[in-house]
Amino acid sequence: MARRHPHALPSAELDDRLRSHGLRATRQRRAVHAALARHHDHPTAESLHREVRRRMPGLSLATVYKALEALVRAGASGRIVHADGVARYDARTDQHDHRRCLRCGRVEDLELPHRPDRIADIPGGKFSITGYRLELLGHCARCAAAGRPTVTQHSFSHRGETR
Amino acid sequence: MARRHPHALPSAELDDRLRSHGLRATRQRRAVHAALARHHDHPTAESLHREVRRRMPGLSLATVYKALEALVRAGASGRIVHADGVARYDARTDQHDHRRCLRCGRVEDLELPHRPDRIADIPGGKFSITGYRLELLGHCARCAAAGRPTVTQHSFSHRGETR
DNA sequence: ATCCTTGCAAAGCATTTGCAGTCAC
DNA sequence: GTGACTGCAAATGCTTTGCAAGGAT
Repeated sequence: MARRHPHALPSAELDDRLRSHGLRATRQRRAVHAALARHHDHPTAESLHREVRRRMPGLSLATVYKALEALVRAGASGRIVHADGVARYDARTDQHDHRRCLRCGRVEDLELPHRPDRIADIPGGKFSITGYRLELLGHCARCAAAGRPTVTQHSFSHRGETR
Repeated sequence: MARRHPHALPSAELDDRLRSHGLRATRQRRAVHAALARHHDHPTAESLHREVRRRMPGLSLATVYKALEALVRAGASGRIVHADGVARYDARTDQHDHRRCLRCGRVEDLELPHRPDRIADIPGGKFSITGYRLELLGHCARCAAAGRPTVTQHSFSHRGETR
């Protein structure tokens, strides 16, 4: 959670993006988006709440949820849901993939060269393909070293996802 | 939900599979697995409960959840979680992909030729890749025809997933 | 006989909602 | 000024859990 994410929507554009979707640019939404843009992993609503509340003490968890919903609707954030049933958010607005460790459950962004042409080649039948989602599964270096057991091996999910 | 799924674990092997995982082969678990194997889509615990209860009236929803957990642990079923936050199950045990309609949210199995070699080529860095999950997004014929609005466009998820 | 599993009801927990006050426009 | 947003608390809904009775090995 260091420097701003290079693929996040620039703060300067956030307000317009919200307004163009009929949503208002509030202090809370800007703060949540800014916090999100500092993460390269995928924080939960609660961890964002903890983080943003340090500088904005009155901020309620419900407002964070509402802010995230607004950001997602405005296309300023994506949403994925992990194996534990908790929604996680992502300030990236470009198409990208993920890699998930089957031991610790951590999901990280992945820089892969995209090949929409390959996707277009896939026989869709009567289904018109507009995009795809790819997630690599495996073990991260930390877990492999620790000999940690595989926990989520038999489980996947997509709850309220946005990409 | 017609004939048995060709990729589901054969009923004859279910008991052994459960036992080899330290789990017991019960009437309820067999019934839940049999119902699951009749589906090519991804039923929820509740819909399986409704279905199985017709022939087994005393069956409780809690037991269906526990049975599904046992099946997943034994590797006799997979679990995915949709955009609505509800877990769905799948009797397929082989690697396969999915296609999700961004309008109605329906997720269907997809028969794609798999290329583990391609996956192996992906630079994993310190991350050892053991598998992947691919989901195509788009619009199904029914929704395209109905002009139904895109609902889940901005959302993805993986809650308690098993594949 | 042991101890896992069932069924019921109660609890858990992430997320949503209702509403009065406040703020963005 | 108007309507959307915030914050609080209560509600919602899926899923899990505790426990006594029943069933698998």
